[in-house]
Amino acid sequence: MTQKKLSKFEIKVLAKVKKIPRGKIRTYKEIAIATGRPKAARAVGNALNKNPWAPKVPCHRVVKSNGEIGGYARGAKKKIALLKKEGIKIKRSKILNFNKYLAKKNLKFQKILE
DNA sequence: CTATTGACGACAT
DNA sequence: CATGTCGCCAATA
Repeated sequence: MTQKKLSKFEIKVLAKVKKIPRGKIRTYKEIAIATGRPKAARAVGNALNKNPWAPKVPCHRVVKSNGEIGGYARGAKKKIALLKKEGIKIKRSKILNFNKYLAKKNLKFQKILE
């Protein structure tokens, strides 16, 4: 299936993810908010799963909002390995100091992360 | 158009 | 803290 054009939504998502600097992470939710659909975290993950520009986008830097790693097209283990390699500390599939990586804005449920 | 699905989120128990 | 349930969104069949 030659898909030359991507949906507007996918373009946005991939663009955001592509900008994530090395050693930093973002949540699906944050990306969803950045794309203008705060509740479309699922759709964000969906877009990344298709992963049109595979190596161009650091998809492994996108994680769940509860501190878990989430999924990865090539296996969650691979994702964890990559993150650790970038200096992210992970314990039992959970990100340590996860709170620290979050944008301090719009986190009303930050208490669950303490 | 409807139904199904999926790298998710939030809340209840 | 673990599990279950519902909700939300976009892509695909």
